This record gives sequence, structure tokens and C-alpha cells, in this order.
Amino acid sequence: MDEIDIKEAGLKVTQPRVQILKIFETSTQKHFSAEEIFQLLRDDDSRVGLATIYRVLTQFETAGLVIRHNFEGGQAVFELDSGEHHDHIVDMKNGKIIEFHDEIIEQRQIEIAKEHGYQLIDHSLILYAEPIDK
Amino acid sequence: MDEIDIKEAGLKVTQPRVQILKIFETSTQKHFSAEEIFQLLRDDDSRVGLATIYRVLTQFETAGLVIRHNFEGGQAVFELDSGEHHDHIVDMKNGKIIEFHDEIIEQRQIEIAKEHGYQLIDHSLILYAEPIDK
DNA sequence: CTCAGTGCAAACTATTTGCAGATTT
DNA sequence: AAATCTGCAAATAGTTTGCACTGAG
Repeated sequence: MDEIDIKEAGLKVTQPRVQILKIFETSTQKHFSAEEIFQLLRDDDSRVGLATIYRVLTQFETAGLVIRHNFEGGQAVFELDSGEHHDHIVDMKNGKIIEFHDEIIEQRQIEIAKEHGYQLIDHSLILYAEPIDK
Repeated sequence: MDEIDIKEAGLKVTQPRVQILKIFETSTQKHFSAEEIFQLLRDDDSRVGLATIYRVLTQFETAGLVIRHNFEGGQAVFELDSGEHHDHIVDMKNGKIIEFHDEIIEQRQIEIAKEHGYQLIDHSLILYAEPIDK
């Protein structure tokens, strides 16, 4: 249940926070920009301000509920943190986002960092691709 | 010689363009934000406006002279396009940027895209890491 | 001399912040 | 009631654009 997550994050269970979390949980789409959430709530005639959405998303990010991605195109995109790490393919034709996980790449990244005297803390891998037309 | 590149890009050989290119070519550092270039030129008391720097960098990018990266932290970062593709390790402690190239990862990316019915157009791989202290 | 290029200020986009009033606990 | 939270408007940060003037070819 949403409310538990919010409470565990040390946040009050407010209207906007519940609604935003619900969007992530009930939609087939997994990735949303702040603006998109703003529109969805507006369509559902909730009167949540854009600033609040940014604030809540940032709090959720800090609490580990949500992950922020910086794909091309200015707007940050958020998704629920499922706990299972994955990277993304961005479909440049339709804007769709596909998730994948590849152990070979994951391991190489760690090795590469080590080869250069570093400990890998985090990484960002985004594949920009177009559908193969038949 | 710089001027040739500028001409081949179909651009006039102007003061600001030459100076900006020179920064990339003569510095040990390889990656610069627009703001950094602005400061460097100012220190060298050139009166080049920040807007011009952005315009020139964008033109250079279009001409394939320069590559734009969007690392964490808002500001875009530019480097000379050496022709040899590489990815980056960002040293989170010192802000240093290290380049690397790994064929295994390159190949896996292509395969992964294909497995999902896509043709890889471009990619962005950034490792965020900290130096291993001994 | 002509047209591309430049500086400056104003415009824009994405995001953040201050504050007075509204909500949660 | 106390403290957190929210909406709104104003502030920021990074980058882009309009325009009259400057400079390269």
C-alpha cells in the first residue's frame, strides 16, 4: 500500500503524495516527467501545483522510492524504484522507453573503473535507437 | 591548422571561433563547459560574449568538430571530436574526467538493441566513481 | 560592399524557493 | 495546536534568440 511507503520515508500522507505515487503504480507507462504528472493530475481535476510535484518527486528520490533519469531533451524523467537495477533504450522514433539489464556490461563497468583506480559508485547507460523496420 | 576546420564547416574564420578552437587544442584539459571557456577567454582579456560561445559550440557540434555531453550537474560539457569514440568515468571526488573505450561493452550494446528489435543509433555511458584510496 | 557573425539584453525552459495560508497528525 | 505541506508567484540556472552594429571575404 502506497501510504506505508510514504510514512516510512518520514513524510506526511498528503493528497498530492498519494496521488503521485498512484500514478506510478497504476499506469502501464513507467516513466514520467514532472510535467506529465502535472497534466495527468489536472485531467483528473486535482489542483496540485507543478512546484509541489517537483518537491514530492525530489523527496521520493531521496527516500529511494523513485529514480530520476536525465535523458536527452531537457526534462528529467522519473520511475518507481523497483529495486532491480536496469538501463534504458530510448526509442527515438516513438519516444518509448525500454528497460534492460545486462550482466556482462555491468561486470565490465566495474572492471573498467577498477583498471583506472576507481571504485564504481553509479552509472548511466542509455541506448538511443530506432526500430528495425521490416 | 584550426582555420581549415572552420572553413570546412562553412563558417567564417572569426576571432571568437579561432580562439575557442585554440582552447581545446592547446589545453591539457579536454572537457569544457561554455562558462569555463567564457572565463578562460575573459582571463585572456578577449571580449567574447557567452551567447557567442554557445552559438559557436553548437555550430561546431553540428559540423562534427565537437561533441556535447550531458553529465550530471546541469552544465553541458564539450570536447573536441577526435574521431575515436569513447565513454567517460567521472571522478566524483575531484571532478576529473577520464576517457575509456571498451569493445566488449560496445558490442553488447549493439546486440542488446538488436534483441529488442532496434538499431543502435547512439549511446551514452557514464561511470560515476571514486578513487580507491590506499 | 555584402552578408555572416557578434554583443547585449531580453526570452525561454526546467527546476527551485519564499511565504502565507491549508492540512495532517 | 504544532509542525509539515502546499499553491502561487517570484527567483534561478543554463541556454537560446532578436536586433542593430561589426567585421570577414
